[in-house]
Amino acid sequence: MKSPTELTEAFRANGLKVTPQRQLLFRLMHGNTMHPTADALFSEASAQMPGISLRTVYQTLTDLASMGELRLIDVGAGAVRFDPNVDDHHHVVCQACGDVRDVYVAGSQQLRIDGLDGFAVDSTSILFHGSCAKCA
Amino acid sequence: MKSPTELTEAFRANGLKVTPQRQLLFRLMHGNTMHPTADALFSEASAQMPGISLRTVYQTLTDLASMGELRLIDVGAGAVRFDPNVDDHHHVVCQACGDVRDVYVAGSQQLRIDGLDGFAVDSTSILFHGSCAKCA
DNA sequence: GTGCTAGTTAGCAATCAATGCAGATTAGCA
DNA sequence: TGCTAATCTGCATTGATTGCTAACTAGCAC
Repeated sequence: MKSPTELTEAFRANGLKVTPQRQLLFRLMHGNTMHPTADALFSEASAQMPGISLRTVYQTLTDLASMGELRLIDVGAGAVRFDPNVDDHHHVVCQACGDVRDVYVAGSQQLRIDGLDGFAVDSTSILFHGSCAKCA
Repeated sequence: MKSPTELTEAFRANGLKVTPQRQLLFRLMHGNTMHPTADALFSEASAQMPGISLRTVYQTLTDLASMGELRLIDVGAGAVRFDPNVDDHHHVVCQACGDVRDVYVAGSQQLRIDGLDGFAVDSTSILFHGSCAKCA
């Protein structure tokens, strides 16, 4: 994800306005490696800007995602998580505490897929399940 | 997933009762390659047994899953899907029509994972996104 | 076959994530 | 300084899933 300053430019360039709510969310997401849910981010945002609406959090995250600045990740735990890391990477999830971490995977281009039967593959998501150092 | 007959044995062996509702669901899931949602299965079941409850469908699917007879798959499209194929396999999803197909992947043991940082990996889910032959 | 009892079912309420909607507010340009 | 389209908040709504409970029944004991 771009820096808050660059995002400000990018939003204006797209005809979108840059509000204090959005700026706060830009800051909260920039460099964030926690993979927060919308709700978690709403809590953090509320601490700094009481009265901000959960709706606004969803809206801004959706905007960022459709601009390609965020990736949505679904670890199958109810709520979607947001990842400002848009590099080509994948995730490990701790089955115990739900913690999610970014991992870089080499060799995924060499996977042999059998049974595709006419399917054209655009992208691949790899999710590793396990336990983190704390929960082991 | 075991055959309906074998499941009947297995359920009784676990102290679970074998009801007509469960037998119907055993039959509907056995060999099913559609990856149905609970709701889709409920529709099919209702056609053969009017009055069956969606709650019962969920309950039975959950029981089967916890006995290891079914796998839950989440393609990030709202509802969870159920897969009677419990072999070591993965999935392709058509972004257009939502169709899901089983694929067998060779080479997933050779993936090099960087950034694990103490995480112990138990299992891996690979989801391929693309378009099916019809939607291409 | 008859009864008993633990396990099941149906149906509805409740929860949780996410989106739709509308009136009040405001960023950003002229 | 004003204007207007974009945005915000708050609330209603949707969709998937689970919780709860009274009525029901599979399957064992007799």
